[in-house]
Amino acid sequence: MAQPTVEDVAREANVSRQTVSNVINTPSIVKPATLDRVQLAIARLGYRPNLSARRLRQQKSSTIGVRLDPIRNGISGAMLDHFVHALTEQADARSMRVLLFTAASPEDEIEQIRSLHEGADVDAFVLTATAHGDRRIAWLIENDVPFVTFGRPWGIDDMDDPKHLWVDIDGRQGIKDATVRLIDNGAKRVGWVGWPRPSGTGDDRRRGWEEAMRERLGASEAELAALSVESYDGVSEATETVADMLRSGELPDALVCASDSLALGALIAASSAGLTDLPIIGFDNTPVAEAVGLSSIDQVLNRVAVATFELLLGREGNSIVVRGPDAGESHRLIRPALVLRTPNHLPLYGTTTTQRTAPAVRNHHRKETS
Amino acid sequence: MAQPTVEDVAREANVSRQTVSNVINTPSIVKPATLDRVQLAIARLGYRPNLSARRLRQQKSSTIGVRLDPIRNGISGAMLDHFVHALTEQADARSMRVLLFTAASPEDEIEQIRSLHEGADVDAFVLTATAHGDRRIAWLIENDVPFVTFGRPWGIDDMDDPKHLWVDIDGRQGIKDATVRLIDNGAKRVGWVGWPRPSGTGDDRRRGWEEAMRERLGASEAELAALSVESYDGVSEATETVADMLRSGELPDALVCASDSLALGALIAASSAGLTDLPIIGFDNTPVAEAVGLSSIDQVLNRVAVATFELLLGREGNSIVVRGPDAGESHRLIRPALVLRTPNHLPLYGTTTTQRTAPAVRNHHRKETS
DNA sequence: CCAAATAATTTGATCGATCAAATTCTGAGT
DNA sequence: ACTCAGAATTTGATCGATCAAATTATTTGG
Repeated sequence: MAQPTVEDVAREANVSRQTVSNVINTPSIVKPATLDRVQLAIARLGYRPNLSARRLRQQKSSTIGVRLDPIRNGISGAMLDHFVHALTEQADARSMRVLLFTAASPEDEIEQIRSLHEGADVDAFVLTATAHGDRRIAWLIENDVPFVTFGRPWGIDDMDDPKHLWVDIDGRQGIKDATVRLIDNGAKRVGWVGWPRPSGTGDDRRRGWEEAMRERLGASEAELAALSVESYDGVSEATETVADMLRSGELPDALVCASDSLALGALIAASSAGLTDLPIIGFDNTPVAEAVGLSSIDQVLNRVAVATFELLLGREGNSIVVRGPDAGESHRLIRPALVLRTPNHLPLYGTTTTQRTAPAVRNHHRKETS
Repeated sequence: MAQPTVEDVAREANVSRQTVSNVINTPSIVKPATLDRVQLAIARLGYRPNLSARRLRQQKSSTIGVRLDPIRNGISGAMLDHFVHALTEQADARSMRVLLFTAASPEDEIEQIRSLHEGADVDAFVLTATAHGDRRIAWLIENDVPFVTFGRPWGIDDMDDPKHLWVDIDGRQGIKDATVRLIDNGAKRVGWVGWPRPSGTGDDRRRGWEEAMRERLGASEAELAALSVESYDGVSEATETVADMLRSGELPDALVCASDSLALGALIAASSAGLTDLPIIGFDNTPVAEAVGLSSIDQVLNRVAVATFELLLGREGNSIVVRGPDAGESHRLIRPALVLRTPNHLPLYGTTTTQRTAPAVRNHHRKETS
């Protein structure tokens, strides 16, 4: 069962094969009667372009390469799944697609990138988990390969580099918004649970908390120091750190956390200390946050994906090309959204008022019999 | 900067272009001296095959299509991320690759499948979240498109259909293993927390619990009924259901749960009831299970991915083709692995003995400054 | 009506790799 | 030295779509 080609359609519609191509790609230059005739033949034959042929002829693959990070990254790991999904949707809307690859090391990743690029299989890459001095980025820039990173480089010399396109979540603004909300709701001692410094992202988010506390409560440096703790990004680590904080007597009346892992740890520690009504806000809006009723800051990954494509495609918006130094916008900060959940979703606090929700209709490996 | 072609290599090595192709694809038919000369030219020029050209000529894409499910599926959602990663690794090992697509509905999914198949962009599909009477599968079989499902169809008429290839986790065996382990560790009243019946997967897993209880403890039907509860797959739902169970006086001395969501809910209920040492085992080995120290049954998704490719490639193992009715193995059950975690990882229980673990080195959007 | 300009369509060629048949080379046997 | 068979290499062609130039058809203005 071979697929029909442009030649088959041309024969059926009694036109040239190039007219078939014109009907599909530049229909405005085709006479209406001819257009109708060809479209009818396309429908009758069920014709679809062979995409490998198109890619070969057009010298572009319309494909974005994304590495699927193998590291099970605690409860935040699902975020990449969500981001990849958003990218895939946005690619589809632009007649493009996402190709996944894996790599065992940074060197392997560069090799995979080279292979995909030189095999004409990928036009551009979207990178995550970036770092200052990242070798991948140096290679991509040196070899004129289009790319966007999700995340800022945080170095003095590379944040404004127009060759390094990046999209990031404005964590400072998101945490500031959350802190302001808690203060507007009556909190007077909002605590901060963050990662050990220095951390580009972590410190940026902490700045949001500091700004809100200073602007809204006139908090002093000493007060800020007393209300903040640092923990590695694990639930048990955060539980221990926040438990220490709560035992120390410097009781916060709300907590803002740099991640949902920290927030879950804080929730467990607060519950164990009997502080069952302590408002806690995390960051990432992971499935766990949703499952246990944690308020959290959502990364609005769909908007990140849109911005990623807008940067990649540049002003003209129709094709991926290497960006010149003055080719327009290179960086985009996205303001995240605060998702509030009500305390009566928190059975940890001993409440018994839960509504029965709809059954989970799907699990990727579960089936329902009809 | 155009990439070198076979013609360039041929000119450099003073051979024909077909000899260049032979060196790459069937090196055993090339004379050693010629082989060396061509390989040297390939290396000097940095030549790589153009994969669109290869696909067009070979009439195969070497690509597997996978739909990325958009539904945030509670704490189990990260499993698809992990499965896609395993598939991508196995594809890479076979010089194949995984192409993602999204779809807004089952009808849209069939249309995307059709488009990818007819555009010669995907040779075969891997489907998840399957159901008896699934329209996707009917379409794929009718149109002779190769596919494998991760999950059994569970219908009387389709479980053994050789045209419907499937790989699944042996949930019955996994739960049986977990229950046996708890019994061997001294439990006499192992409780079951499962999903409402009927559910193909859920009932299969429950059977494992029943068998272990009967064979090892001689449990009666009445005892089994008294020790089992059903809950929708959500943390708060499970918490409520297990709390009721624990209040009813039929105290289990251990719990086996159909999923990690149910297990987390059970953990919260047990903690609230002061049963801080109640052994609980979940299913899926999600990041949450790991984060809070839950024992869980791991789906060994890498082995699922291997099996998926073995079924797709069939006995010859070199190319994807539609399977004939007697073309060999069509189904594969994979025995999952029990992952035990020690109770001292559970700060929920008020223990204070936690080791400080290594810092979380990566989050997909976090950067480290050097 | 004719000529020029524009619109519409067609023809020639290309993209880069591999299939398949033809040709050349090499070694062994007589 | 010659012949034959098998190995090695080359040549002709193909895959299916689109680029780009050439040709044809149509419209407009004098």
